[in-house]
Amino acid sequence: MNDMQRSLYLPRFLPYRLTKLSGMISRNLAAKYSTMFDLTIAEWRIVALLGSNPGLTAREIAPLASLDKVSISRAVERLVKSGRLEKRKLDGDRRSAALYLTEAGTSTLAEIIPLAQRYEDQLLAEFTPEENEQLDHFLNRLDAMADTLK
Amino acid sequence: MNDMQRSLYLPRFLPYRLTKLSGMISRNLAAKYSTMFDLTIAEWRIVALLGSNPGLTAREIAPLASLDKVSISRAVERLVKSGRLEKRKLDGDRRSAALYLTEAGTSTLAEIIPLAQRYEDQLLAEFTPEENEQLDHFLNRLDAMADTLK
DNA sequence: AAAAAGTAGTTTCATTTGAAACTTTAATCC
DNA sequence: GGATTAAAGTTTCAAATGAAACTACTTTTT
Repeated sequence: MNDMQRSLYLPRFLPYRLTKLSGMISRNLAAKYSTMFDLTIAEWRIVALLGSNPGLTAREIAPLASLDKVSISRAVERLVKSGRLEKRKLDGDRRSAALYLTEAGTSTLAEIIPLAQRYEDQLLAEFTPEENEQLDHFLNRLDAMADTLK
Repeated sequence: MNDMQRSLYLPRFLPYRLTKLSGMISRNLAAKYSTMFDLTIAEWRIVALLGSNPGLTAREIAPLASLDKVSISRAVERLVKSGRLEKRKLDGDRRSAALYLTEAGTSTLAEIIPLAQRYEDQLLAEFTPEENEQLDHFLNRLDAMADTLK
């Protein structure tokens, strides 16, 4: 007889678990970034990226930060207003601007990195180096697979 | 000399990776549920829960589905309107209602479960049973740790 | 047993989000 | 080289979200 599955146990359903986990983590971090630095997650990602890749344009940031261009436009606007980012229109293409952290932006980043790092370390505190590597590997594979599945 | 970290590599930052991964997966599933059944993720979760736990109230659903009461209220309203859910006010407490799938709701669930299961199977297609178990274990630990961290 | 405090679920309202339209500039076509 | 198509970012608008206020009830207190 055909053993059709008649129910699905939500707490073990991978998409649910991942959404719940990433939601908890994001809320934690968003609260930290917001209260301590008045930064959104999108802004934090952009600042982090520009820290190691100064001069990126909005278009280049999009895939690296997994943000759409509307979010980037708004985050950049806020970062410029708060004095942490500078737009330089010297790309050879006057539609886009190269983005750079200001002094203030650089110092914000320098303050956040240890906090972000510490949070990640706490999450992984009970993982051995081997487990950590295993997790890393699993996430890469899931990412690639999710990317494949339409 | 104090070796402060001056940059953070976003693609390897666990919170970013989890958000990205769960975002991809949720968008995939949301698109499926929405086009095939006109269901949101919240509605799907509620239907899935009621499939195995008929008679839950909104309050009881909240922690099980990781949904807030506003989302539940709205999802339940839509599910009742679409004829998939029934509210029975016989709790002894006239503020709350026990929720039950209708015939239509049950049959929707029966249609979705194989799709959801198949999607999960595809995500994990290249994981051996041992790896699958390892992943499961990792997610549980991360979940517990994230719960701990404020 | 009336008043006060608490709970379940809904509604309101202000904010966030993202798709689509738009503006400006650049590249390609004839 | 003028016309067409495309690209980078911005703005607009409508829908999704969620905190706070609200309604209807229930429990606790005195």
